[in-house]
Amino acid sequence: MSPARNKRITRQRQLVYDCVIDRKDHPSANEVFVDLQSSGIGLATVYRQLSALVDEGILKSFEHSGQIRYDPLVTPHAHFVCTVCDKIWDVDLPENIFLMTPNVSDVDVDGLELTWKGICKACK
Amino acid sequence: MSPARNKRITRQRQLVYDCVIDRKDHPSANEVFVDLQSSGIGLATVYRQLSALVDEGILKSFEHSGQIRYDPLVTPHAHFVCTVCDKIWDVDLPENIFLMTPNVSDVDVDGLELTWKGICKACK
DNA sequence: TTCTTAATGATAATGATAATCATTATGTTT
DNA sequence: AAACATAATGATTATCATTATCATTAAGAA
Repeated sequence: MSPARNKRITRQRQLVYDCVIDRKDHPSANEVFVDLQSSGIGLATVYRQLSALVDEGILKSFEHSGQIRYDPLVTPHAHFVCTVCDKIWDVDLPENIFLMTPNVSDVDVDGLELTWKGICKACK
Repeated sequence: MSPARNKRITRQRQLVYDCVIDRKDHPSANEVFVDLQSSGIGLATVYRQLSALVDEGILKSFEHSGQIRYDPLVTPHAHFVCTVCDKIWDVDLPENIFLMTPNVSDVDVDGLELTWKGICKACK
């Protein structure tokens, strides 16, 4: 939560951070904004703080259904998304997946994104 | 390439399909549109045909850098994206990855999306 | 050749995100 | 505690990708 040097801890930064932490469902910027309506925070500030928090490595982000979603879990993990209700779960990465480097010659691999798709318990 | 029943094979459908096949770089709708400028095709038609081809299982699509990219390779595979030049390569899925189902209880898994991130040969 | 209607192209509408800019407020320095 | 420098805010506009609308065109069947 503490920002980079020459950055300030504002009420809004705290609100945005707390909101993403409290929800466990990978909210979009607009969902955070709606949650914080009563605080009077501006939409632009929500967008700015979310991308600042990602730049600082405090949150992670990924694209889903045409929008950026924010994830407080920054350690390596995968996701499961239900193709019916569009909900997202955090799941473990397969054992030893980092040993299975892709077959492209002479590249430096420094991360991966893995998303399982299917139908969740509630939807079937 | 043959469309569903009650659908027609148009010149534009053929142009869009051929363009994605000929390019090997997972083009966006706008990149296809630019390629086909001289044919006089409309941007809306490019979007329509691309999503129709995906619906029919003739192309696959995925999101990258805020846009949808189209892939003529419909068999299961992964991608490697260079975080510097943003180019995308098709790569094999890790051996036996389909046996490594995610730890979510009572779900039906029917697909996955795996993207390796890193720096390509040319960029380093 | 005619006819039905799916597909097209031009354009407007939408939705997510980024940029602008005058104003506010944080953290530091007196 | 008052003053200061400037980072952050909020309102708004702009941008970009995509979708919707609708009059016109053209496949493919009759």
